Amino acid sequence: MARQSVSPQITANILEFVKTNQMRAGDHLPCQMLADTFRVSRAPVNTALKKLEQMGIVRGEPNRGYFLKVDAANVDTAKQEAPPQGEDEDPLYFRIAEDRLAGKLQERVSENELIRLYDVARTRLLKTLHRIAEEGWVERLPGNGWSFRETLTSRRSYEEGYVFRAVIEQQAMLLPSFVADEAAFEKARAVQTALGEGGYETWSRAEIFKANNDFHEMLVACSQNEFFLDSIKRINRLRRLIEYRITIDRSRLPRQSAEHLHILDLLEAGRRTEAAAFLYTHIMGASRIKAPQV
Amino acid sequence: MARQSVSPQITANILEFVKTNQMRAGDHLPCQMLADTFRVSRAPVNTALKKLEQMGIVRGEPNRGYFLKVDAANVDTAKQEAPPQGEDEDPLYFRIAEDRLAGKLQERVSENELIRLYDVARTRLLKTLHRIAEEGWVERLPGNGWSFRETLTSRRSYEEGYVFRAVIEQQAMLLPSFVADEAAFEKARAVQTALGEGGYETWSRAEIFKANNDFHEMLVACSQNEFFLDSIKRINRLRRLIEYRITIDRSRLPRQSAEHLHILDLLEAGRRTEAAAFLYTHIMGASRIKAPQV
DNA sequence: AATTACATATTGTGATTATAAAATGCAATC
DNA sequence: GATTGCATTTTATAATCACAATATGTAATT
Repeated sequence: MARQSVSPQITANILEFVKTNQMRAGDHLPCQMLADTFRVSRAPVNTALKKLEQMGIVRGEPNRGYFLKVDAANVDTAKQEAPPQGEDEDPLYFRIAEDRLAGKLQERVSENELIRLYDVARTRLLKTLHRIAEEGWVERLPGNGWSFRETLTSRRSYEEGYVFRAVIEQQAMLLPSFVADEAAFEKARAVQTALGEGGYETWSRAEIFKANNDFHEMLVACSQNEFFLDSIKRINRLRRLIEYRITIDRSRLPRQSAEHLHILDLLEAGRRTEAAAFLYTHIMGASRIKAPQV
Repeated sequence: MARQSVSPQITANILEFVKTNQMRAGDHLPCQMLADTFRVSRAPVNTALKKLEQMGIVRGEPNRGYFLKVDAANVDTAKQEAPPQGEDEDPLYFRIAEDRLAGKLQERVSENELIRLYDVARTRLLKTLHRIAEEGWVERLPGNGWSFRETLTSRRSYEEGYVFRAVIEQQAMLLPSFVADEAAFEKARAVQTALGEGGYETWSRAEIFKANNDFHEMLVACSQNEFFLDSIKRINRLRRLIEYRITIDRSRLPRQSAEHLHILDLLEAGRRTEAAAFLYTHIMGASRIKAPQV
């Protein structure tokens, strides 16, 4: 009966924000600034901050707002006080994904069927279905019902995806409009170094996946062409679905992050063509290694 | 109060189907076949056929079904009996597009606002908004409301689109998986020849636009990679919005179709690399000519 | 054997209402 | 002058229901 709230999402956003900005204990968290950052009003931000106060991560002072209670670096452990928050936002999305990949959902399904199966309101179901449609693995039929596409679930489609990424990312780097973003490079360097120097053993699967995606999307963003960036973001959202089901071969990660750092080296040395060629090989290499496990 | 029906859409589909298959007077139109083609049940197909019977395009015989009454080539004139059918399917979509491009809609809008403005049911509004979201020029905000993006409406974004198309189409043609589809080439040849030999003066703007898009999408389809094809289809859907507002320079069309035919020539002669290079120039050339008019 | 015609079952839309969530204006506080 | 705290307005979701559109099973026809 209650409307789904965005504030849990905002809570997670704040934690991520605090971490990526490496904030320290005592730092102020202005409400309006957070609201603008996450494109919502102050209301849900306040709800989120109250929750974080209960979690012991921030401290609220009357008429002065909220302040960080611990350094961003230590937030991770503090977060574990609220464990069932789990991996992700929309449980329905993952239930549908699971059931589809497990073959429990036929290719064609009707909305009423899904409403009965998952016992959710139609509005919620449609919201999730539309999200999935935007990701491209389901589509509304002209009459009644929806139809799942085999995107990324078939071995062939999976490999096509790698070819697409390799081509797009390489070409993005070769565009005349490509400009290296020094600040972003610096951050990426820090993340990839941390990953290569031990993070590959301790980070969660989601964190590893995110670090990898962030790196590649950062590179494409340098092309200054939103169509290239959008297409990479779209396929990455899709990839998440499949990659989550694959057991990570963590022993491969140090090499991966080393290659990422190598790309940055080449770019900073002005050897863009080489960097682009190496990037292509880097992506296609990952395809060859992972594909058999699908 | 009445639910929106797909049968008008099916009516148009049948007309298009009959034309592209160059059917002749007296040919049978099996109901189930049409239903499968358009991915609906027999019910809306029957509704559409009844409408076409009233329009005098098909003839129904008891227990035998429906038969074409005129050759496909002459259908166009017959169709004019039902004139207000107009250009397109979803009026709401075009009203929103118009108002947005005319600056009548702010960047951020709420659903209720739009419901009041256009006086439609929420369900219908959301359907259209989600369609637009899939095309990429609006997105749902985390809290309330929707936000328009400047995709393709800004001059810069418009040019980025051309770069994206040129790169994707060229690279698609260079993929190892690329296989020329002889049958499709033949059809494309017929269309482009007709366009170049006079069609450029008489065809409607929508027909010209469709012929052009079909050609390029056909080429990308030969790459056998659905990600390349999807990304081109997506950007083309977007392009339609803008190109409709530009006055076509019909004098340029003969050259355009000549270039299309040249690409087919090169491919059939096995000179793929040349064809890909020419394709790239072909697309970027169109950008240079059209862009100033935006 | 394929196709139609018709009867029946199922689906999704539009309309309405109650309510939780989000947006916003403004005085109080730092 | 920026930010908070709170009161008020506005928004979107969930839950229902009636009904037209769509889907489908089956006997009749070719």
